Amino acid sequence: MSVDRERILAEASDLLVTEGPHALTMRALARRLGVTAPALYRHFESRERIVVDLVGEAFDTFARYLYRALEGRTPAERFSLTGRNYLAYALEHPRYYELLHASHNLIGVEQLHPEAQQCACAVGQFIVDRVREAMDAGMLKPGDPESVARTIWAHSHGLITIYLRGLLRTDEAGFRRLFLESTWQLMEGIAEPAFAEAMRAEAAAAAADEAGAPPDGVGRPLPVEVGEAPR
Amino acid sequence: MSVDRERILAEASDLLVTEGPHALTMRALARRLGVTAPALYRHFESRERIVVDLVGEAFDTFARYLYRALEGRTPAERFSLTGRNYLAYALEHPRYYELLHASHNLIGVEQLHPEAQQCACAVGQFIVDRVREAMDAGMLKPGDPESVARTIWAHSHGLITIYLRGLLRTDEAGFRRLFLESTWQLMEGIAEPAFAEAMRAEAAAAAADEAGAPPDGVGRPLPVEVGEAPR
DNA sequence: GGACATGGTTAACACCGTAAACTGATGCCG
DNA sequence: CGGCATCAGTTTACGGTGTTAACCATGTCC
Repeated sequence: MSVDRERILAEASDLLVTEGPHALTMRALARRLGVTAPALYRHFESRERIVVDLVGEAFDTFARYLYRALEGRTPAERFSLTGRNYLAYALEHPRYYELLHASHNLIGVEQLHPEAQQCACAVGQFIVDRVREAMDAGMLKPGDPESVARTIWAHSHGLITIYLRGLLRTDEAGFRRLFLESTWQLMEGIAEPAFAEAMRAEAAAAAADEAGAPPDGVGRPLPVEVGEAPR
Repeated sequence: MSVDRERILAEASDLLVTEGPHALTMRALARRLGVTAPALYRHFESRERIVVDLVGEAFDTFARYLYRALEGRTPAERFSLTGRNYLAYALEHPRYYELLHASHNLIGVEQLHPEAQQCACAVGQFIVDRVREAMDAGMLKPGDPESVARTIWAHSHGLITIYLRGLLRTDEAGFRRLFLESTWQLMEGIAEPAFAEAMRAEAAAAAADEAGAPPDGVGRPLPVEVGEAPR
């Protein structure tokens, strides 16, 4: 019954998701592992370090969600899948999504940790790449890919955080519709008219058979790889 | 040297802004007031209550920022001022802006407090009203005002939080430019072409004389009305 | 066998929010 | 005026937090 980093992180992850951030205390964590609190300091220098590593895992999973978009065969498909998978991650792992963006508040740390910051940059780069690709394919209006990617990212992120804060009085299904609708409004401005029209149709179709099978290519939920995942 | 609610909130506000949320402890707060911690419970039932009231003040100031937009003489002006003042608040009171959206994390409370939630709704309604007005004036494309307002709100909010997290490698001046540019991209989709063109010109002008006087009508920074403000 | 690293223990420190009991002043009422 | 409640502060204390120090058992290598 060794208590390695892996198992600690797994239990911490579970604690975080099931009981919330404030329940993630060293003593509670140790109790779950059948050990006393100071033992944890053999594996992690501090509680903050645990949270930071958790954030790292959350970012990795996030990245895996996005990377699945590369299974799309056309730039348009990959672009669209990126958006879908972004939303999928946020809705399937809301606590982690919040953790990604609130970590410094939760820990009392001023800045996002450098490695998390770097990971965020990688995610940002991925979106930029999909935007550039879509521009080159004539699907988005020409422009600065970084700037357009930022706009898209900000819009999606903003909408999601507002929803997760409970400020949108709607359930998840309603939010998915709303998200699509809002994204379409944005696309109207940055996409070429032909594609914007296609998106509008797609959105309408999705709204129609919302109770049907999930849109293909989105894939099944991925677990947060932190111990209890396939070993 | 009475220690009324007003003074407590004022000192708590200062502590929050200067030292960060984690520094806002009952003992530290009491020390600043030349008093011991339990004395604070004569005026506030709990620390959480203090934070909630602080959030309330932050929301009030936020609302005052937005309401200044009503000084605009045309719907277009009021619409534009709303966006500017939103940004002004976020940049002049970043800690409060974060507090507005992170309060439940900071306190370990699951949901935003009802009154704060209601205040958030009022702010939302204000934006919806400006959007409706702009639509009626033929400045925005016709559509559902609530939906369009949400899109605008999400975009602004997302961009700002990303910036405040330090994920955009730029300073404040750079961010202001970037914010305008991004907003313009969004407007391209939801505004009527004539107005989008006007905004583009405005953005270009603003970028040109960025070191000049602030655009008229935005007004001077407002203090957070919490004690040290004019009594 | 002895040195040494490893991973756990217990005890303790300083801090946290908060409750209970007590103290001193202040004002009101018979 | 005496008595008494009320208010605003105190001291003390409890159970919680992250973290450290000192100690102890185990296994591994020279």
